[in-house]
Amino acid sequence: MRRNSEFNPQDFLPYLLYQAAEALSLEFQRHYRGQYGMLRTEWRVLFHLGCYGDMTAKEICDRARLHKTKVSRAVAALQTKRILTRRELERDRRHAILQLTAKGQRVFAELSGAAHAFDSEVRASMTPEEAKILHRCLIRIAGFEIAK
Amino acid sequence: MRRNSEFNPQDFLPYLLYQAAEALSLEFQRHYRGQYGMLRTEWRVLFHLGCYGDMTAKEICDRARLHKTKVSRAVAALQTKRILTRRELERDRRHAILQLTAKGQRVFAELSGAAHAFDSEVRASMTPEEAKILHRCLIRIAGFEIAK
DNA sequence: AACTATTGGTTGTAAATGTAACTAACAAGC
DNA sequence: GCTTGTTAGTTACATTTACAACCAATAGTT
Repeated sequence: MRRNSEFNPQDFLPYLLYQAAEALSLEFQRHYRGQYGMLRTEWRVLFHLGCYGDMTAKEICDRARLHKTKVSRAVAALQTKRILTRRELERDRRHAILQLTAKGQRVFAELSGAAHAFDSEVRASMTPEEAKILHRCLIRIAGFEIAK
Repeated sequence: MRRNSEFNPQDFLPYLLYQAAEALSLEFQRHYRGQYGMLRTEWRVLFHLGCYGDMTAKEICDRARLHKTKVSRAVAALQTKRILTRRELERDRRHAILQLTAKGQRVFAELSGAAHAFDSEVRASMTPEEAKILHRCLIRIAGFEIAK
């Protein structure tokens, strides 16, 4: 069979996006995985709690676009790591507010610092104009424009 | 704990990229998953064989940046689906050239058409200038510039 | 109050993935 | 020829994820 030269995987946006996302994720991973033995989902939960403040698991699901089972297990793991605690609400005992412990806050400070540095480094490979357009396009593709 | 307002998950490139990639992947999935019961890795292998022509599993690993075990399993699955066949080389029996069957070529034609349409649709949400810059940035982030 | 529906969250199980160990074929040095 | 090394690919097993079923608490209806 011969090559179909008109179409290139690198021109297919889902594929290209995946490769780019994968490259960055793999690189940043070492910060939370290497240093703290955390999984990506755990880092995300920590990230959201740190950025937005205390909230319930449901809110994390919605904001981070994670399935509730993933969040449930990540929260359990972070709990045993003493990174967060859960406080049940009196008025509705189905909910529990998740909050970072002092340790959790330290870890978040550390990791969000690393994230910031990492982000700057990636952005350094493009002009401010490019960075702005890239951001705009990704926000649109991710479907974030309405939410935020 | 209070909100750390200086840093937003949506401004963290690995996260934003992941969400954008996920959004597109999930949407395009229905074409290969719904229609042909294929997994993403299988679609990728088919995609590469269709675009670049017959090659060995090793070449697919390198081009598609997939681990050899993933490719091995995808090839086995595509074989039982009668989408490709393997032809062992006389001169080195470790290698086997993978080639699409007639059915495989039909499926590829169908899916690459859908991919093309999908891609155009996504690009329609941006100006040609934006699309060009997005593409350039992603290629750079994915580390493709040297390879290609 | 009793009956159903909905919501927040957990648990069980199958499917998929990652990693390491393994096999088979070839290559190189002696 | 025999050992050692390398390469292509598979298999086995542990970890992670996806999906469905489940449970407990609340809300809504009668």
